[in-house]
Amino acid sequence: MGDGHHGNRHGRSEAAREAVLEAADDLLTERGFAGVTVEGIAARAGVAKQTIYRWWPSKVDILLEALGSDLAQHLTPADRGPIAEDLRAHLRALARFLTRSDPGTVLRALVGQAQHDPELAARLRSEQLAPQRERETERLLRAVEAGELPADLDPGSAVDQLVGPVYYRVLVTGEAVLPAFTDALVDGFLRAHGSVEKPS
Amino acid sequence: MGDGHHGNRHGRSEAAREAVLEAADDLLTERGFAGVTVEGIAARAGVAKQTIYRWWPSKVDILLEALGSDLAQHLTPADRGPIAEDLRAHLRALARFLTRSDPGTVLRALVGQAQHDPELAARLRSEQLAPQRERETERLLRAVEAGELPADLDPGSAVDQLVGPVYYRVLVTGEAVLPAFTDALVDGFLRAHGSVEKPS
Amino acid sequence: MGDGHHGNRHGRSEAAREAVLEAADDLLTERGFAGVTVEGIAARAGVAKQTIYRWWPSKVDILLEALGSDLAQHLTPADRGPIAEDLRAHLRALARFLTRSDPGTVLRALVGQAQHDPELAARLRSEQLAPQRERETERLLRAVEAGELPADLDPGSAVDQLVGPVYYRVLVTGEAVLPAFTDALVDGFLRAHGSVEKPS
Amino acid sequence: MGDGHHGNRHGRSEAAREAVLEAADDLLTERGFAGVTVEGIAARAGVAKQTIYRWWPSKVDILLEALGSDLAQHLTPADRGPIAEDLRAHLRALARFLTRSDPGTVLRALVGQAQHDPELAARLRSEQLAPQRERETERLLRAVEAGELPADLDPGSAVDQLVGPVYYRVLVTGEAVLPAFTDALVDGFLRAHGSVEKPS
DNA sequence: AGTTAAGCGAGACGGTACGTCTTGTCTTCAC
DNA sequence: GTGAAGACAAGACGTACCGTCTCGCTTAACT
Repeated sequence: MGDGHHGNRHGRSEAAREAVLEAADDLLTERGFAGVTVEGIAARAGVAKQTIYRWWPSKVDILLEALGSDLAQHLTPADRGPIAEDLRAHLRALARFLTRSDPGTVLRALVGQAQHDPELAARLRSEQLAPQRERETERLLRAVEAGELPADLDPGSAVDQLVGPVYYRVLVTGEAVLPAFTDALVDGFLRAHGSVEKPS
Repeated sequence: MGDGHHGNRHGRSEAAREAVLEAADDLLTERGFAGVTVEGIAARAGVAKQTIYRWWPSKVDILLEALGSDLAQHLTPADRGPIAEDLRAHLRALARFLTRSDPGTVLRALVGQAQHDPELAARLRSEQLAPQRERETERLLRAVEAGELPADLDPGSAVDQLVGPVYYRVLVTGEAVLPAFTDALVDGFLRAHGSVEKPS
Repeated sequence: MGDGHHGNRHGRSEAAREAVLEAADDLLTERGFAGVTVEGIAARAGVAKQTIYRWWPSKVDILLEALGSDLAQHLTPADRGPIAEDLRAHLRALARFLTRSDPGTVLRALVGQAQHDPELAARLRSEQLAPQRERETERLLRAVEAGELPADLDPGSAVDQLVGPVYYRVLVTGEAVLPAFTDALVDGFLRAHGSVEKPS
Repeated sequence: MGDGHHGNRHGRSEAAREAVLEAADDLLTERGFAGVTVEGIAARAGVAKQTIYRWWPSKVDILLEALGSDLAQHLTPADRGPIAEDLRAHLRALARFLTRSDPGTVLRALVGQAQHDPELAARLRSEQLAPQRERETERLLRAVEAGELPADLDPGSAVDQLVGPVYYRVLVTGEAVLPAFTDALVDGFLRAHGSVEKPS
């Protein structure tokens, strides 16, 4: 905070808000989810606990807000070339995002916590995962319109077949998700759905 | 406990062990992961906290032990008919296990917690998930031997393509996992790998 | 607590402080020293354990504070008549205080615990016993000034000779301390120091 | 224990008994009363807890037994010279015993604990303090018979007047108990009771 | 000589209290 | 009227001892 004001009648402090979000993010990457406590965030952000409780119902809401629009920024599928290439690029980006980026760490932690917390699960899905899924089905629908994929394709199932194995490896098996793996996923998907494109 | 002994040279009390595992399981399904406390387990199991700490390093270890061999019991893929039918049955069983069974609830909670706890992740994978994966790759390899699947199949990737979307729906999107979905997964998989069997 | 505030910038809650002291006192008289536990005090006072640990290093500090100024209130020697009468009254009051009053019970418990705890012993002496001794020597010095006692009297030893046997009976032998006994103590003391007053 | 037997039908092991008493004594002098735990005694004595509980109801019983006949050995008043000299020697010995000897430490701890434990108080008095008092009154009675003290002397009160101030200093004020103090006690006592001996 | 039974070391057991930690609420004061 | 400070009630944490118990070994006394 530093030179920031200490309370005023202008409404909430943007400086405090950002300090909290950053502190939460830092604590998560440095000490893991258990190290993210409201007390710790307040201390690191130089903010009173009450300020946190005033604006966020719980610490997961802070992380949700910290996640922000990172998914849209990092994971909007390209629409630049043939569907095969765009999908390969998207799955590679997804794998990289989930395993190596800071917001990916936040997302993994939230998905993990969502297994214990149905309310968080609902918010996470409606605010972050559903829009992301929308971006992905949209790209597939455009490929259908372009005649690259069959007209009777179920885009929901299709997305699951593509991203599901990536999430599975990240969340469950912990195995590395290499380009060879994601590329093979795309190839298998296209082969199964009789793509006119030849897989590499 | 009742007639059970209260400590002796034989080592640990089997009655206490079972009471703890059952109490942990009950608390998880009744109150969720946050409701599983060592204090609560001890109280419900009629066991001293020290007895719990003597044998389990943490509460997740209790859940891990409570999971026991449930995966092997519920999720060993059948080898009774053509690979298509066995896979369809297996994915249906997996979906049912994850979404509706008590041990499935435990597994989901542990996978969730594993996102915050690398040590638990490692144990969960080596003790439960790797053997399960082994059972699944084995079934695929037998299909390869039987000529039902191509000889150059990568069984690891194949398993990911099959079960990955199921876990994804359960853990991430929360969408229902109906037989139609899992059957379609199997069909797509077989189509992609040029199975000689005709999908239904 | 009831309508009391729950923490604020003024510092500690006076209501909590008093509830703790009273609970400790009650527990001591009802269940004895072993029945005085931080847990029990907290429960009875309707106070969080942390609040107790914030302000008192240990349970004996609570009792020490509960003792407060009871000694000064109950055991300040009168200066109303001849030294013989004042001393007789004082020793009778001391015996009554030690054996039959609530703060006397607290003092006995603390003196007992002080045998196991040098730090408590030091605090008990400096905060309670030394001032009490001061009050007693002062009365003797006034008697010296009044010519009732010899000028070369060692007031420290004199106090020990008077109150020592009373404490001894209370703490060690457990024998009753009747007025006849304390009166005889005063008589012996005055006779030994050649008082001009005639003992009764 | 070493070469000691491990149970037989001769009855209890003397080696175990002595090891327990010594361990208790050591722990008391080394770590204070709070450091005397049944667990700790068992560990240091190389003895099973059950062996302790078989023979002693509680840890204070161990200390009581450890005290043994130390009082009789150290604190039997001499009967060698004039009462004045014997009393002076006795009070000096008492002061030394209480403040500087190991059994004195045990006695102080027990008297302290007796303030919290009426049952211990009763046993301590009947087994140790009453006999000791008996030894002291006896010496006074012999002085009465020898004409050194008046025939109407109340020996109980007299003992209290002599030893009370010593215990008081040791247990309550913690002040040093020097020979000058105890000698003055004897002198005052003899002067008050019209001794034919001239005080020094 | 084999059996019996008591005392033993060992240590797990159900408990209680410890002192610490974090949560989410509340109150006050500075700005 | 926000925000920093921080006390509060609540309650779980993991530890230390308590006193009880069961066990298998050792050993003398009694078949």
